[in-house]
Parts: sequence; structure tokens; C-alpha cells
Amino acid sequence: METTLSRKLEQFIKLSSEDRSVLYRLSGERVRRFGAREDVIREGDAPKDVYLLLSGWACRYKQLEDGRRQIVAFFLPGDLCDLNIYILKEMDHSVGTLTPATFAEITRSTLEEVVLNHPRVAQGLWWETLVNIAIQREWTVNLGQRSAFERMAHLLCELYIRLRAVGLTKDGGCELPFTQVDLADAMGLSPVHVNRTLQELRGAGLIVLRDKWLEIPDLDAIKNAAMFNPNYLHLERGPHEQAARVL
Amino acid sequence: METTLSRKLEQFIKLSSEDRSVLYRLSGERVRRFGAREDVIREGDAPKDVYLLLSGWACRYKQLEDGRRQIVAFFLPGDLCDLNIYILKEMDHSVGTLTPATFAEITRSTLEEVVLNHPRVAQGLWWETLVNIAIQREWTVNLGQRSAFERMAHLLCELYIRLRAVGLTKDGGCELPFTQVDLADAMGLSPVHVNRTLQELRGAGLIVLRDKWLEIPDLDAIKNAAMFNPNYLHLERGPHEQAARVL
DNA sequence: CGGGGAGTTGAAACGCCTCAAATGAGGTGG
DNA sequence: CCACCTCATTTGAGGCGTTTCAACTCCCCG
Repeated sequence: METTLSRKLEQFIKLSSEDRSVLYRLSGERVRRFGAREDVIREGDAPKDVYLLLSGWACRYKQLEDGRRQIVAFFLPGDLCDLNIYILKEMDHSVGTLTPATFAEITRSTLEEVVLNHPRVAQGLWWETLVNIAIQREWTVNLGQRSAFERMAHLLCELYIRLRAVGLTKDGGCELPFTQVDLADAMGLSPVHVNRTLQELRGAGLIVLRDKWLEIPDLDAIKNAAMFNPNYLHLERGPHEQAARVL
Repeated sequence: METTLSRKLEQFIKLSSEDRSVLYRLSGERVRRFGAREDVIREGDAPKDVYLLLSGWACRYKQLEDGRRQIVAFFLPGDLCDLNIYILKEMDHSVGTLTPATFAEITRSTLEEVVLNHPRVAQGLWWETLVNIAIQREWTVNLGQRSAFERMAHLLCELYIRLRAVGLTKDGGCELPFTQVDLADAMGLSPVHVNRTLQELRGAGLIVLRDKWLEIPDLDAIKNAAMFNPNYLHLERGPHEQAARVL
């Protein structure tokens, strides 16, 4: 009954086995399969269902008139699109896959039912949302203040730690299935410079990256290089174990 | 009975006079006064109340170990800190004033009461939250893809339009009360370059900026220069006039 | 065997940064 | 009321990080 989402939420809150089975049920809702580089949601669409990424990688992105693309967030398995997005009239960004991926398409009514009847789950989902917002803030810091080297180190740290939280790392390594162009679009760098920066990171012994597989030999070392402060991921369980109303 | 917050929410949703008076009451909750450049919330604090900015300017910011500071958001009058922030155990960023400012400190229980009993207000507040998140995404795009010139133009557009939504513009102009150093910290530029960029914008006739007052002679012109797409501010009323549950 | 996308490398150009110093505006105390 | 301090803005010059353009390699797939 474990899912990536339940594993993630348990980083923050204790779930009962009933809670876990509720999340498991959500993961089974209308599963949709996408190929690599397909759009799941397009800017301008009317928001409808909430998407839960089950497998594969995806991203939010925005495109400027002249074609420049910025990836504003990566979706990893267990990640959820905005809980209450249907308040808005239309999407201001797109969501696309990077690899083949499967999503659960959760209807508004299902979600409302779950939130009403399972307060602990509700709290976990809100926590998830708040973490995503915090990540977005941290990306702002990353793009605004860090050099290419630090920035890349920071992103790799973040991805590694997020993947670890959903159980998708193995022996200090994880998948990194996207291209250097994708990385460039996420980091506000040119693809050429991404390439050179990765080589610098390799040269410094901070990463081993080959065939879409990333190894981090010394997590503390790369954290230091990136000035990575994990507090924004809010991964330690707080004193909020009790299931309280969350608005 | 009008407040900056009610004016803003009415950009999106129709409020009854009762709704407006509820918002007015919120603005009167425990008002706190701050001087310029004071911290309101510090990274590491346990989140407690929700702050509503009544007057003055403030910002969210994060600081790196080595002192580099990134302003990740500006607060204008009528802006609200994260609605359900108390789910988190500690703040991952700070909130500080830029000018002398007053905040209403709204307790969690007051907020819950309002949200429960006034669904239209609740929906408006969630809309506000979603817009703030969308702004954060747009800042990511701004820092990642736009040149200094476009970036600055974009920020000034955004601030002007947000201020207009709460009725704080006058004759095509608005206050711009912070320093070039603040601008630099928000835009990921050096203060020197901010200065030169502002001069470029003046030279291009896109702005008139003197004595903390900004005039935008031709809003469409500066929007074009910035490739500004206002959709992320979600300012047009949608079809969601009905007051629905919002989780 | 040919084509195409991803990764790599080199060289030159450019945008932005840093350092440094000058000017201007506001505030305070003598 | 002026001298002086401080802080914000402005200007200049040189340097560095990153971009751009272009070419080449590698590998997968048809």
C-alpha cells in the first residue's frame, strides 16, 4: 500500500494504514500515460483536475513570446500539481513531461472528499503544497544569487534529497534522466555552459554523472559547495503530529 | 469599509457589503507598527499568526551564509502572508519592512472563523494565495531568462499593475519607495548595474523616475519591452463568481 | 549506412560585476 | 546656519563569467 506520495508525506506526518490506503486509492484514479516531451497541461487551459505524478519526470515551464523557455519546477514521482488550482480561470504556465510518465488524474470532488474525511492526509497534502512553494522561492534565490557552479550543485542536491524522500535513490545515486538543454532551461544558463559546469563539478569530485545516472560521493561536500540549506524542504517531522483543521 | 485587501479581491470576485465588512474587521485586528528595515518574521521562527500588510512596503527575503541576500517577493498594501503557513514547523525565509509599515496580525482562529463562515471571502483569500505563487514563478522566469533591461521593465510593470489593483496609483504613476540596492537584491543584479539599467529605461522613454516616484508614460510600451504577459496576475474576473467550497 | 539528437570543445564577443571615486540629499550637532 | 556625517545615486574603467557561434564526436535508431 505504499506509494511515493505516502512515503513523502511520512517525512512530515505519521499516517495510519487507513491514510495510506486512501493515498493508494488516489494513485489509482484515472491513470494517464504520456510519452516523453508531451504537454500535460497547457498555458491558457482552464484548470480542471489535479495531477499526481506516479512515474517518470515532468516539469512546469513558461515560454516567452520569442521562444525562450524557463523550467520553473521539476516534478518527481509523488509530486502533485496545485491542490486548489481550479480557483483560477486559466493556467499561467504549462506542465510537460521530460520522460515517459504516468499521472493519476484526480477530480476535484474526489480530492474534496478525501480532504474532508481524512484530516491527517489533508494536512499532509497542504504541507506538500507549502514545500513546493518554498522550493519555488529557493529557485528564485538560486537564479538570483548563485554562480553557475553553485547553482548546479544546489539543484543536484535538491533533486537527490527529494528523490531520497520518496525512496528513489540507490547507493548514493539517483537517476537524472533529462538532457543538458533541460538543465539549461531550468538554471537560466546556456547549454554549453551547463556542460562546462558539469565538468567542473566532476573535476571537483562532487559528482559522478554518466548515462543519466548521478552519483554523489560526498553529500556534505556538495552541500557545502552549493551553500545548501535543506530547511526549505521541511523534511523533519514537526510537533504538528496532531491532525488539526487546515482551513 | 473599503480596504486595500477588499479592493484587490474584487478584481477577482464580487463581494457583498458583509464580505467587505469582514475584511475590514480583519484589517483592524491587532495592528502592529514597524519602522523601515525591521524584521517582521525571521527565518527559523515558528510560524504563528498571518500578517496582512496595511500600509508601507515590505519583502520576503533569504540570506546566504556569506551574506548575499535575495529578495524573493515584495509585499504591497493589501498583501497577505501565507494563509496556512502554521502547518510548517519553522520559517524558511524572513519578512522585513522596506519602509515604515503597519501590519494586521491575524490569529489562526480568527482566520478559520472567517473562512468557515464567509465562503466568498475564503475563495478570494485562496485566489490571493495562488496569485502570489504565480508571481513567484514569474520571478523565476524573470531571473532565468530576461536581460537586466527586460527584467527591470518587467518588475516595474508588475509593481505598477499590482498597485493599481489596490488603488495606489495616481495619474499613471506610483510610489517606488525603496533603494537601488533593494532593487538589485530583488533582481539578482549589482546595484551599479541597476543604476545603469534604470538610466537606460529613462533614456528609452519608458519610465520617469525621480524622488521615489515612478511614472509610466506608456504602459503598453514598457509591457512590450518587458514581454510582460499579465495573465499570471489573474486579475480578470473569472466564471467562478459562485461561492464554492475551496477545500 | 545514413541521419539526428546529445554531448563536447574552442574562440571570440558581450553583458554584467567589481573596485573606486565623485556627487548629491538629508539629518545632526555645534 | 553652517560643518560634517551618512547614505543613496552616479560615473568610469577594467576584468570576469557566461553566451554565442561553429565544428566535431559519439551513439542510437532506422
